[in-house]
Amino acid sequence: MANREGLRRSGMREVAQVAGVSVSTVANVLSRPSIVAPPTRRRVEQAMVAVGYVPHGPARQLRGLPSPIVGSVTLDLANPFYAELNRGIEDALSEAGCLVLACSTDLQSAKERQLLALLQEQAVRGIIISPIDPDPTALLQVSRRGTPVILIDHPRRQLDLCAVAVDDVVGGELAAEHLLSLGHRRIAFLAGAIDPGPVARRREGARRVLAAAGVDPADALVDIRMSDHPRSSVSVAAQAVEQILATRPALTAIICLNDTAALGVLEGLHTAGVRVPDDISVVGYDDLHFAARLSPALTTVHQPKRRLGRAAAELLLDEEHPDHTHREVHFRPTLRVRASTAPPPRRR
Amino acid sequence: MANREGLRRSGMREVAQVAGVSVSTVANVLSRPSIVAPPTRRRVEQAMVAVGYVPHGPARQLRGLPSPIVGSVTLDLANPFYAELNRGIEDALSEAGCLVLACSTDLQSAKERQLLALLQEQAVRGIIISPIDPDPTALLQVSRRGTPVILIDHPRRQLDLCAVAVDDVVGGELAAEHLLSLGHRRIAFLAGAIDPGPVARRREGARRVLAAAGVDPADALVDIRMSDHPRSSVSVAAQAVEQILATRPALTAIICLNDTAALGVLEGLHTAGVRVPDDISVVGYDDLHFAARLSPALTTVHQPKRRLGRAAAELLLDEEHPDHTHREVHFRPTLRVRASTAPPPRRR
DNA sequence: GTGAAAGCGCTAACAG
DNA sequence: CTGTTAGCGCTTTCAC
Repeated sequence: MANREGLRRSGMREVAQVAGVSVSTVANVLSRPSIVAPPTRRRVEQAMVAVGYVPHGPARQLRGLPSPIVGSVTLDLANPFYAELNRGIEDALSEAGCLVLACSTDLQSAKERQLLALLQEQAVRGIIISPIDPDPTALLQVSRRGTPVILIDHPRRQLDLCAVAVDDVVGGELAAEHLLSLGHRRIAFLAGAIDPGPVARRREGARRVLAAAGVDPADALVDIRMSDHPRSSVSVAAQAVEQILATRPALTAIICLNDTAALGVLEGLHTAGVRVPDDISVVGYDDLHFAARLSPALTTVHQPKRRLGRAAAELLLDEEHPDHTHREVHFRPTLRVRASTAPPPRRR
Repeated sequence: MANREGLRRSGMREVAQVAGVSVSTVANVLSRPSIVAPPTRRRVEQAMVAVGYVPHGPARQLRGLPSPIVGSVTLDLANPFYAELNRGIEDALSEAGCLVLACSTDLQSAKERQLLALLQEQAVRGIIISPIDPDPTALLQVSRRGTPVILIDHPRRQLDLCAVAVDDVVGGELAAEHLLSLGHRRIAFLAGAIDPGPVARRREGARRVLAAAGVDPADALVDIRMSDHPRSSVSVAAQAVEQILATRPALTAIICLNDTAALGVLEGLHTAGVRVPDDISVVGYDDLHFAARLSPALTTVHQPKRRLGRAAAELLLDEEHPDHTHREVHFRPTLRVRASTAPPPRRR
């Protein structure tokens, strides 16, 4: 009946009292059970369940132990790409008993800064970030102050940070090469109003391929920007299509910034009565689970989303290690050719 | 040049020293700026930026201030339904300066228990959970020990907890009613191997509707279970279809546990050469962004995912309030009739 | 208005 | 093996 557990939290003191030992013995049972005499240990363990003891994480942290919490800062955690990424992070972290604090910036540098500050205050174990702000000084500062930072899909340059990335330039090249080899010479590159690094690099990749093939990119690659309303990017894309069709009738292919946008594009083309791929080819990016099941099945550039997250988390956990050196892990995107791309129509 | 900021973390002590005041004055500047003389305050504020002061959250918590971190425990954070839910939670929390710690249980009660323990240790502000374990005692205990718990899609019964839910029985009814009114009398209910509460309730709803219409559910509603491999539920569903077609040729409609499974079902039917909705009708659940863009566009039951998360977070934040009383917020799912359902074929 | 002091729950020497 | 002690960084009375 000594079981008073259930009402409020009790600490090591109560445990010690019930077990008739000192707090440090309780502490020993927790962190170095082997040095405690088995009978004592048992007594303490019983006392712990009797009072319903739950260790207090923040107090431990105050004593200098690392927090099990890792911050993940992405553009939008509801975006399937980042949801998968976060899952990869979680998978790797959970093996180490760590947890993911998932945050969205909605493409706003201000929010990003705010989140970095908050995470720093929480003294998280580290931060995995897909930055929107091209200026890395804030990140470097966070890192210098003792919170490890892992970059996702951001040029590392000479930065003194770890990074993981899928090569976006290659991704853009793959998409453009494919269309080029099919015979397309008037290609739209559909992006958002705000252009995060990865999208810009894909465009650059596409441009390079065209130039290398002797096609003038300024002429062959038409840049189209959607108004950014992240909540419903697919309907925005559908609208964008109307505009494309109206102003650029000569276009024979569209490269979309991601599969979600491609979804909207397919819909827009469908309602406009334009056939895919017969009249216009469409290429997505990310290879989300639904891409292969659309009709037509979407040709897209695959990214290893979970593995990316996993790699980031592993790098972060490795920062603990005394002889850790910052490094970069690279992945290559791969083209998944499906049914949404074909040679351009004969008559333009 | 006194600016030593950048190397390691510095605390209130350094700030106090640089500003030539005591720690308590620094503390006052932070928590009650008004009682500090303006010149002093300015001096302190300058000192804070000079040393690059970052408050230490855990230490504050130790002094009894609430943590800004809220745990969200779902079946899988990469599942678009839960990703949207988490985003709703994040939206509401961010307005209060709080953050979401997102966790996945993968339908395993053991993981759930483990996560609850971890979150409790972190002394989070509260926990929002979509429980897989039907036994609520662990949750009640967490709550009694001082960590507020908000239930998602879990029967509250007389439990002394807040809850938010979309009425799953109604959802099942809507789906079944729709098919029934189209003339279907042999309907498959496709679920996973593990049957979380929400799915069980949808099946129950479907059953009720059939019974109420004078159709024997034991006969008209065929229960089909997929092997649970959460990572690729869509391909599993595609496989399940083969089996359905082989063993139950008389079926004219399939209700899927969610849209992702429906994706696989559509694919499976397509490869099997079965036309949707001409030969078989398909109904999904959740109304994910891609549902309306499939072909045929998916008839499905819509759930207000973000609002659900928002409501949960708001209830949680309200638990702070001294005169808070536990309550339940309900949402009604709605049927979205699209192109994947039609009357059954004449000849069976 | 400002500072001194106590202590949140825990860990880590160090003594016994 | 076990207990004593001294803080970790911060908030909060309570004197000055």
